[in-house]
Amino acid sequence: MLDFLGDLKRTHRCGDLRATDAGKTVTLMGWVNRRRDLGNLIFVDLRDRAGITQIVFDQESNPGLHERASQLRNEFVVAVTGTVKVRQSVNPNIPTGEVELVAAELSLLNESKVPPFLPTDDTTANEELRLKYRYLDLRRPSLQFNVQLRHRVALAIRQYLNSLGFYEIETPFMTRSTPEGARDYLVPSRVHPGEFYALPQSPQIFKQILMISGFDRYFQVVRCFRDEDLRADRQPEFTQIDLEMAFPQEDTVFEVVEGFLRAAFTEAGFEIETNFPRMTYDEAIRQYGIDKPDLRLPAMTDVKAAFAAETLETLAIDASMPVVAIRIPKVGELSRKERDEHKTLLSEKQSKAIKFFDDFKRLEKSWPDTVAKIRELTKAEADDLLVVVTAPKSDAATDTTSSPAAVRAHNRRAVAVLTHAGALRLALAQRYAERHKLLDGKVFKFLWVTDFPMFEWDEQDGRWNAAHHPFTSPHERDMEKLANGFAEARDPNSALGEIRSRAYDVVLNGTELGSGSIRIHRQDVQQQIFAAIGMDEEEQQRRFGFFLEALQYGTPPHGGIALGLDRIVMILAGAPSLREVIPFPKTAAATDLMTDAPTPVTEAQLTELGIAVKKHS
RNA sequence: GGGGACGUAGUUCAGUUGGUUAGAACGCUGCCCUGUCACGGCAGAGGUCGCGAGUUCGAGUCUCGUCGUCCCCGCCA
Repeated sequence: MLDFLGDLKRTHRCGDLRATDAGKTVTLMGWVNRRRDLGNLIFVDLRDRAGITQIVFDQESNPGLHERASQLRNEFVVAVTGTVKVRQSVNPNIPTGEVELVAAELSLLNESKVPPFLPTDDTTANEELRLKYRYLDLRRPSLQFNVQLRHRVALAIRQYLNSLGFYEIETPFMTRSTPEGARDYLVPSRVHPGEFYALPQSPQIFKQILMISGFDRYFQVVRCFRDEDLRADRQPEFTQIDLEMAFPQEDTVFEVVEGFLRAAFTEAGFEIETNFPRMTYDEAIRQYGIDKPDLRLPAMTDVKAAFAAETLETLAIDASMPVVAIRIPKVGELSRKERDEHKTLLSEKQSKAIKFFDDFKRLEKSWPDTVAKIRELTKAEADDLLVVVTAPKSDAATDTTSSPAAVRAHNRRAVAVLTHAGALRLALAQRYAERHKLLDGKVFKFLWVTDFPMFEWDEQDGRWNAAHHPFTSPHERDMEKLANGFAEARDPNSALGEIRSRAYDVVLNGTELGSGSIRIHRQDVQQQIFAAIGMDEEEQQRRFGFFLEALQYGTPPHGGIALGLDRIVMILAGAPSLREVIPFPKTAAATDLMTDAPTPVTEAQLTELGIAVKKHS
């Protein structure tokens, strides 16, 4: 029989009581975490979000109560009133371990079916089951902690931004589709059959319009939606800390972001140094072969100087391409088999484009001077793994004319060698992580990557695309390269590829936390950018006419950034997947195993929306 | 869109070259137990081997298809 709550009130939470509370009469409410029935003595661990307190029921002192306690099972909800007592045997594993509650009254507020798994952190239940019974999974202390941490981090960021004069302003979820990059989630309109709203991939245009509207400093903790395939660190809906400011320099944005990141990390108990190092995109590619370098690992080293010309020739290395050394510390001796497996770390495309040398003992026999020089340049210790990455000599490579197009094609190949080397560097670092231990522990290496390319060549569509987004301001010094924009929109060797933008990423340990830019505030520049990505006047007006018009009414220079809150919390919590920091996440197939969304809808709903569904054959 | 791993009791897993009655641990139920804290002891219940075809005298095991979960590539301005 269940009891009513009546006017019973909770006086403490299950994590509150200490030895100093001994003698008090208290009432706790929570879930039965575990019951240990010793016969005439029953212990119940009562759990709520704050912790666990041991309750004792003694047959001798209260037979009726003891009888009721023997009916308790896992996850039953109870209220217990009793006296706090210092325990005779302390449990050092829990904060309340010095005391227990000697029960005087017990109310059974609700029963529970036998749960499919117990909500403890050592549960072995697989994720599919945990997602189906998400409400049980969320009772686990680690998820309770992650959700709480997320709250605290978001609050710290809000407080920090508020203190700098930022307003939190909401923007619409049902907005206009501006397909560019990711696919939109669409919402059909009943009032306008056949027309659709789109859920925002980010509030980009609205936040720029808020700057035009004179709000000066805006932020929002906001949900964004992208209909793309998922990964462990990618969900279809995710939360950004989105901000925008009027009249900023890059420095102004960096200062704000570093400030709130410090506030967020402090909230999670980590002190971080601000004034993050900065690096241009070109430097990042040259030294790390990637636009989001993991600074916990050594950079790559240019070791071309270590090779005599005839050595490059003998080894069939393309001397016009980069020759870089990857150093992975403390790997020690490797067997032939282990070295052979390094090849499998590369994709087919990568294997074709590069040639690498990882057997230094063998190299040393034939070219001792070269190897000595490489060791010197890379400052390698004896037990460090060194891998030299080069481009193989090919017929195409020897044919170098000096036309701008040929130079650009050559440069693109050189960048490819560096990025493949960068990928190999990360794969090797992962593989030997247990030996060098550089990826362990709570080490936070932040940096800003700046001066990204304005455009990148889209192989698939055969045209230039905005690398960040088309509202990013190019560098003033590169403006003239935009002159022939529209004419060159489909030329991979156009000067468009050389234009650098005022875009920046904040990177932590090889993960992109956020991305932003100083925006275009002039209508004429905005139109040039649209043209360069192949949009003619008509298309510009059709898709962005409202925005091009807004830009003409006194738009201040402005810029901002958006950071992934989920990823930040994931890192702070040390979680392996975003699903551990999002209360109700979706599966890799973008379904919700608890509600079973998405589902078909009724014919009536579809009819009202003017939608006919095509069945897949 | 492509590749890989997995799917057996409520849960996590084992299950030999295809062969009689599919096992273990935890959980669950009952009994015993006054200082446990992963309590302990004894007994017991519990199975559409994801689903569907096929091969075979015989399929948890082999083949094909399908569904689901996870990871990766493509994709994610």
